[in-house]
Order: sequence, then structure tokens, then C-alpha cells
Amino acid sequence: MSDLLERLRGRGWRLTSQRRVVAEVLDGDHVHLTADEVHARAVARLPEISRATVYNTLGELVCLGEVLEVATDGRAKRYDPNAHRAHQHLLCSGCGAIRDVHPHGDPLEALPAGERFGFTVTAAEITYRGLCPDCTAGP
Amino acid sequence: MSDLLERLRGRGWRLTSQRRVVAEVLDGDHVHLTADEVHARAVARLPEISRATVYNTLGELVCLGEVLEVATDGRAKRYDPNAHRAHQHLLCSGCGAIRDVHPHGDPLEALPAGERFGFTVTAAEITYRGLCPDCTAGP
DNA sequence: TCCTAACTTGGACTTTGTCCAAGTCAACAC
DNA sequence: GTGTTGACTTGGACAAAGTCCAAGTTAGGA
Repeated sequence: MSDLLERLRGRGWRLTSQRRVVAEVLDGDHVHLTADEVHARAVARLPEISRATVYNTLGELVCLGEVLEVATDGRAKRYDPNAHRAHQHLLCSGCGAIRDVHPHGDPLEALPAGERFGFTVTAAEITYRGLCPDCTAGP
Repeated sequence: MSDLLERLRGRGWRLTSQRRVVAEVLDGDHVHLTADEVHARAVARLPEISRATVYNTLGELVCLGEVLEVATDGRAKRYDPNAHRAHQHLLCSGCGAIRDVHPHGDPLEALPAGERFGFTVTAAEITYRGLCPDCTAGP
């Protein structure tokens, strides 16, 4: 994650302890935390960090393209640090678990010109839904 | 839309004027209203209808499978009455316009077994993003 | 070491949605 | 038609998620 911090410094960011902690919390694979979860984990490392700063920092990371915002349900947005490799999401309807997945092919190609209504289409987000092994097994 | 009302009566619904108005507001193609928008339009026809009733009715319609809940952004959920023909959504990043679209092929097939993590995958929701003709033209 | 613009803070505020007790009414039985 | 009853509706309080702002703090260059 220190390469992320370096990239941010290169873009003129001031490296405060708060930003460092938010970046650390978001490190890892298959990480999809809500803003409140990020705040809770950040507080464990830096007790005085405020919710406003967490929201600010997440928003900035999203603007810079370092973190993706994922809105899989109508509830809180989730933040996905795996922004540098294109991927989609697989969501368990039972327990809410989320995995990053990589379907083959380009989903944009499945949308014929006649279905584009004159739009310039640039991206496709796919949410696969199902039950994870634990939830499939039963209650 | 009266066939919808008939279906609901067949399922034991009491046909109140409030439910009738909500069903009427949701009639049409490419309709993707938020709960508040549904409420605003319902009030225009039935001034005393309450927010709670609109939320209740929308929730019931979703449970019955007559209306789809769409969460394209992290903001308010939208309600899509076109629940009886499978489709995906195309969203303008500029103005927020939404169209129903029909990509070809089955999106589930693009997800190889090795990317399913043992999940039983049952559905895929796709949100295409881009700019509509008006927003492409310029500001 | 000092200075200053950038950053952080806590709290007030907004938006979106849920819950509840009390009042109302659609549909059925007669 | 009339009465009955349980399902439905209402308004307001509440909760969750997120935004905004004035005042205080600080990273990093001079």
C-alpha cells in the first residue's frame, strides 16, 4: 500500500496520519468496506479520526481513481481498493459476502447498437447474485 | 395497468385508492422513479396519501415481483415496473437518464466456474454507463 | 524555525427510509 | 343496505448514511 501513498504524494497530497490510516485500512484483496466500517477500523489505529475525514478521504481516493465505489444494494456504499484491475462483483444474497470476479469477454460487446439509444457507452458494471457455499448448505 | 390491479386482487390485496394511485404512477416504459418521486406524483392525484403508504406499497410490489428495485447509484432506490421482461439498464453519467436495454446472450455464461468461488450463481445485473445524446453534444 | 494553505474536527443538517399507535375503510356475511 | 372486522393508512418520531461548515491544527516549503 505504500506505493499508493507514494502515488498520492506525487499528486500533491499532504500525507497526514489520517490519510495514511484510511489507506492502510483499505489494503488487501476482496476488501469491500462501508464508510462506517472504514471509520471503525481507522479509529482502532487512530482514535481521534473523525467521520468527516474518512468521508473526505474516501471521496478523494474515488476521484483519483485509486478506489472504486460499489453500490450493490440500496444501503451504504462500499469502497473497493482493487481499482487497477478491471473486475466485477459476486454477491451472496444470504450473508452479503462479496468477491471480486473476472468474467471473460467484454460485456460492452453484448449491447447491440440498436439498444444504445444514441448513448456513448463507456463502461459496464455487473453484479452477479447467488448463494455462497455456507449459505447454500442451509440455515 | 388494470391487469396489474387484477393480479393483485387475485392475490388477496385490498384495492384501496392509495394502492391504485401508486400502481398508476408506475405505469409506462422506461419508468425509474425514486420513492419520493412516486410520492410526489401520487400526491398530485390523491393529496392526502402519505409517504409511509407509498413506501409500504412499493415494498409489497417488489415482494410480489411486480416491480423491480434498481440501485444504480448510492442514492435513492428506483422502482421499475417493467418486471416481466428481463432487461438491464443504461445510465447517463451526465444527467442521470435511465433506459431499459436488452443485451444479447446470457451474462451468467461469461462467469467461468473457476471464478464462482463455490457460489450458486442465479442472476446478473448489468449497469451500462455512458453519455446520452444530449450530454454527448456538450454542456 | 516560521508561515500558510491545506487538512481535520465536531456538530448541525439533509436525505432516505423504517416503525408505530391510533384511526379508517374494503370486502365479506347477512 | 347494514354491520363487522382485520387489513390498510396516517403522521410523526426515529434511524442510518452522508454532506456541510466555521474554527482549530499541521505538513511541508521558504
